[in-house]
Amino acid sequence: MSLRIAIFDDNKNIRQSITLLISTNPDMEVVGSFGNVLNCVNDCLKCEPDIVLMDIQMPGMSGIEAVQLLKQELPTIQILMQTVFEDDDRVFDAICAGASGYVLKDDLKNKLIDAIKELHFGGSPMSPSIARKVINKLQIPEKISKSTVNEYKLTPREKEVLLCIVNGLSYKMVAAELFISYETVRSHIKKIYEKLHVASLTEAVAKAIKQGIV
Amino acid sequence: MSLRIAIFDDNKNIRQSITLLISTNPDMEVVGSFGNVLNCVNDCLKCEPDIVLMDIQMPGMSGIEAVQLLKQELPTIQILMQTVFEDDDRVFDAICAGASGYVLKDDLKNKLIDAIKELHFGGSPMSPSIARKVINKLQIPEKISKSTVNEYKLTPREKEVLLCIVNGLSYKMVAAELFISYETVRSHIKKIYEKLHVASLTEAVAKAIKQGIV
DNA sequence: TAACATATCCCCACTTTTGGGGATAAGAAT
DNA sequence: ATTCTTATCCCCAAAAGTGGGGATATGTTA
Repeated sequence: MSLRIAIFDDNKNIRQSITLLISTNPDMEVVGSFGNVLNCVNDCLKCEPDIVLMDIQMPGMSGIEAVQLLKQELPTIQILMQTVFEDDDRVFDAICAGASGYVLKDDLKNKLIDAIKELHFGGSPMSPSIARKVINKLQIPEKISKSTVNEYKLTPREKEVLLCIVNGLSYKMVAAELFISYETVRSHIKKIYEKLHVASLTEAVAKAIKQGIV
Repeated sequence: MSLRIAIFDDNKNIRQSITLLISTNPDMEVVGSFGNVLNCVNDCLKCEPDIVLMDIQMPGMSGIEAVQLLKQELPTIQILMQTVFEDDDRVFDAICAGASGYVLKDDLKNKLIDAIKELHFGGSPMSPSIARKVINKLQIPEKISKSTVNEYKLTPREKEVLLCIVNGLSYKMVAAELFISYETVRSHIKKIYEKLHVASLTEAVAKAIKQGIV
């Protein structure tokens, strides 16, 4: 059975050349070709593609929004983005929205067929430079959480108490959970407030989660 | 000036064959070759590599921990991981720890030189299947935050109130901030509790942050 | 040994939050 | 025209949290 492919691109010439390119491959067929994404969900419901080629820049609704919609309604569809520039944020947004891979338009002739095959095989084709950007984004939250964890110097017990609080337990419940008295919980909380420079449970919870302390 | 490369791999044969492979390229030179990572930071301080090839599985300390240490002490070093298997979690951990790229040991002969070049050029070489796994990990938090934001159907006003609470304001302060009465704040909070299925400020704050509502 | 950190517990008075009602007005949806 | 949603406000009594004091015991460090 051949791979069913749908194309979304506002440039008719590009759609045609992609269609031509794909038609040279016996294992693939173009089942739809659309110049806008306004009805992308319905379009895909009709032509039932396995893989969607989506231009990142589309008139009306952006390709990124379209990805989000498509993935929501038809989560099994694999989406391959195409773009002219390697634009950090747009690429990242597209991937977050549910795109599985990436090709530059310059490379279409050389890499499109391979990219489609890789996508179908469970991979995510993307240029190394895009991969680096994705990785960079991924590493930011890790850096925050790992570097600041010990800045506050909470003791193990204080972390336990804080974790309980973050999980929604009241002082009483924390006391029961940790087999200590209500007053001991209070003592720990007081220390936590000092160390975190906060003055209420809500602030402590917010800081604990945002800074990755728990 | 040629690229300075250090190798960390517990298998001597592999180190030798990598050295041989690299020596065929005039733009690269192996400046260090080590069978363990116990002194990796000192080793790298001495031989000053631009790029480190690190086996993900090392005796004593794992390659992942080594990556973390190296990146902490020598953040400019680019690290290329090598592994036998495409192990989701380990790969992901290595990348979070600071690795910039990835090659399978099977592919060394074909891809190592290219991978090193790409790494140095600012890219992140990795197989499409690894890229997919990285993307998958990346999409998890996004999916939670983007898909559940509207699930709770908080009104704009309720979101404002919740945001204030998350920022550590008390009911009184929220009232002052939003120019409404204390009782109105309470009404909103009650509604928020219902919609979020929580019963305390701390739970609301935790849920709001974790689910990306604010 | 003395100073320090951790973990445990206690009291009082005060503030804040919570649960349970209820009410009004403006605007959107049926 | 009526229902629904949103946003606003009110009261009371109970529960929970906060601030500012203490105290004791067990270790570790200097």
